[in-house]
Amino acid sequence: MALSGEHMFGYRRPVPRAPAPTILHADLDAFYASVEQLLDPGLRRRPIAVGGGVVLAASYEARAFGVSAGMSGGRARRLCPGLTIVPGHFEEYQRLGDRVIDVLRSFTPLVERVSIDEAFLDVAGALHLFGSPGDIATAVRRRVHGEIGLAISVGAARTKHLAKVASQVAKPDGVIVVPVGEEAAFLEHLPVGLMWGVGPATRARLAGAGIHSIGELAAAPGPHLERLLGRAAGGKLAALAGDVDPRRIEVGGRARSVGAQAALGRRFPTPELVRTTFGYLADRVAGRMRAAGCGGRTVTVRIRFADFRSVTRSASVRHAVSSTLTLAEMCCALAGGAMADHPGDGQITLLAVSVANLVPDATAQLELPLGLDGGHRPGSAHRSARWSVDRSVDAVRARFGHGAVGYATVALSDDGRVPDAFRRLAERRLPDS
DNA sequence: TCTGGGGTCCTAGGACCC
DNA sequence: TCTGGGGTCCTAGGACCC
Repeated sequence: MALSGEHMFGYRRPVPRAPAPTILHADLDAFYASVEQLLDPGLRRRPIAVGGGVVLAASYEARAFGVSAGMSGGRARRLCPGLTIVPGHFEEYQRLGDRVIDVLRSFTPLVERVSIDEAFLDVAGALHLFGSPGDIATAVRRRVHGEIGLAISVGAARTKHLAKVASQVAKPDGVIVVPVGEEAAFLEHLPVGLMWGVGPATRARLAGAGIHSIGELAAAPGPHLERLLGRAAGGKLAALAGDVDPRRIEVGGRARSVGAQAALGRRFPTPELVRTTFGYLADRVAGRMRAAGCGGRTVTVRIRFADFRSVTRSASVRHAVSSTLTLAEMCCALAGGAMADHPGDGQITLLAVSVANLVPDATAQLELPLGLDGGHRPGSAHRSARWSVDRSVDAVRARFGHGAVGYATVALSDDGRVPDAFRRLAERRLPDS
């Protein structure tokens, strides 16, 4: 190791480094649609959507017609008669998204992946190698474009929140650096909806108070804001304004809950429908937990009714659950109670289950039975029978693929359903055991 | 024109404990 | 008997994110 003069004198001179906007937010543009245009040159510069019954993503050309994610395919076609709808190459999205993240990691190990197509980076330690944050942002964009063929927008600022706002403003295919000290000027005339955490409901509330821009929001008195946005709002504003952001880059984050849901169209919740649907959902969720060697202590079901209201019911148990059958039974019991509390026209449109309080523990597979139905507690023979069934199913799947065995999904209408590959894209990694 | 799927976090009230 | 405060966990709902 070479000794510098500083080390020889036994102290390290403090480095008076000016604060730099070293947090980057990199966000691929119209990711799914761009991948399709990359794979099939015939789709380039044309309005396309990925999906089927429902639009999962739209190219910028399609967005110009008002097509957006979440919209039904029929409506999208009416808005944009020339629209091409493609089913989607979900495995390619995962593969290309991973390659982009690899490019980011070549600049710094401090990469926090937020989703399939976006990530935060802290490049404070990379400046001496690659230049200024702006240089790095530009290099990222050039490499992702050159090596993978996708457009990516990058924002650089002093905090995660502000970097994210910057990348959104930079879209499509751009870069924005917000110099330290110029945060307020950058934000002043931007709409409040660009703030992280300000969605339709909050935006409407703020508009009612005459607040439309972030500048107007910043100028509003604190107590007034707290009434409008809740107590957490102050911290958000401070982070946005470029003050110290408590949220650091988190590498390798793990999910705190696991869930699955199924849209049903409008259906009457017959015991058969409820049982088969929760069988399918519990199978997905419990299978993921067992694969990760964890279980969960809190089970929540959600039911959405035809009028779009929804109710949730949850229950916590002492011993974590990871058996498909046990989870399915809990779901049915909770859902039964929820529906009894909510008489309406009776039709439902969605069932969902989520498991939280995850316990990374292989013995979670030996969870105790629940007894939601009044203390019925089968003995250990039942328990081990369930464990054996799960083990067998997991083993068959490991050898022959997920579709080889398991719950039929006949209850779910085929046309509205999205492919399992799409579901997998959105899944966060569970805690390792 | 009613809307796919997987997540996170906040709030508020209540139970319970010390 | 009534008074007080703090902490933790649970539940339900809501808003928001990609």
